[in-house]
Amino acid sequence: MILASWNVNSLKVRLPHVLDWLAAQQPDVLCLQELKLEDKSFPLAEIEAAGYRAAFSGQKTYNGVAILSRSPPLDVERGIAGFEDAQQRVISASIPDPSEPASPLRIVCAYFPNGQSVDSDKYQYKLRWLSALTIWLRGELERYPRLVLLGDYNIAPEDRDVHDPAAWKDQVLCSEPERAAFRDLIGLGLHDAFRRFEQAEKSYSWWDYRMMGFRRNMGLRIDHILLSTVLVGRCTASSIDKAPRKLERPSDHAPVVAVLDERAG
DNA sequence: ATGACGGAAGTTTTCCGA
Repeated sequence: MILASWNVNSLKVRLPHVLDWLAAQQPDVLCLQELKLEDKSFPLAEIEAAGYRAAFSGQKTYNGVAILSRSPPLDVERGIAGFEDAQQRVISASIPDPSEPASPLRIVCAYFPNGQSVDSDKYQYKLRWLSALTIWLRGELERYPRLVLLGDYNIAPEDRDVHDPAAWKDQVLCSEPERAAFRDLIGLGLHDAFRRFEQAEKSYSWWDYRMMGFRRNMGLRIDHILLSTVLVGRCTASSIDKAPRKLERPSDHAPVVAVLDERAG
């Protein structure tokens, strides 16, 4: 099974990229963030014509998340239970797992707050949001042990995930409280798929549009796929696909991918 | 020190992202 996540920075603009990528990569699940459109504008017909079903939670201008999958997303839930939030940042759904017909995968697609800067109100909201997410996920992992958390975390977990750690030290996306929150997620029994495998140095999933950030590889690894303990042993590969970042009018993020062996284990 | 680039709203300039 191929599971993937991609912050598309406007699904309206990036729909051709998404359709091309689905056709080329044939993922079983693709989580999208930053749709930047209302549900009434979601391009459901085009996505279904490509052979995918979708669950989505959007809003005007900002945020918005979706789960695309070959089989219909089941038991769809929106948001973080117990955390009131007008911003559409989380959607969850169950997807059949060929290895365990009685026990589907629980897919959680999340667009973590950016935080803007460590001295802003948005940063405080980010920390509150992270705390609520972690508390909620502890319960979700009990309900759904076969859980995958995919999305734009807006956190670079370690210095090796940052092109210039000195410049980013203590800045938003890299600050110690954010990294501690990421470690708290790991502490729930989640595992970073990408770091299960040997990777090239300076592997990133986002590059600034400005100053030729991509060509100079001035990036951050902030998009992640975390697998619960019962799933991680089946993960056979994880990668970042930089190809869509090279197209005309790209998103500033690249898709991240994890492959799960379909045998039980 | 600031802005760069890109998207959206919506009218010309602002907010936001990371």
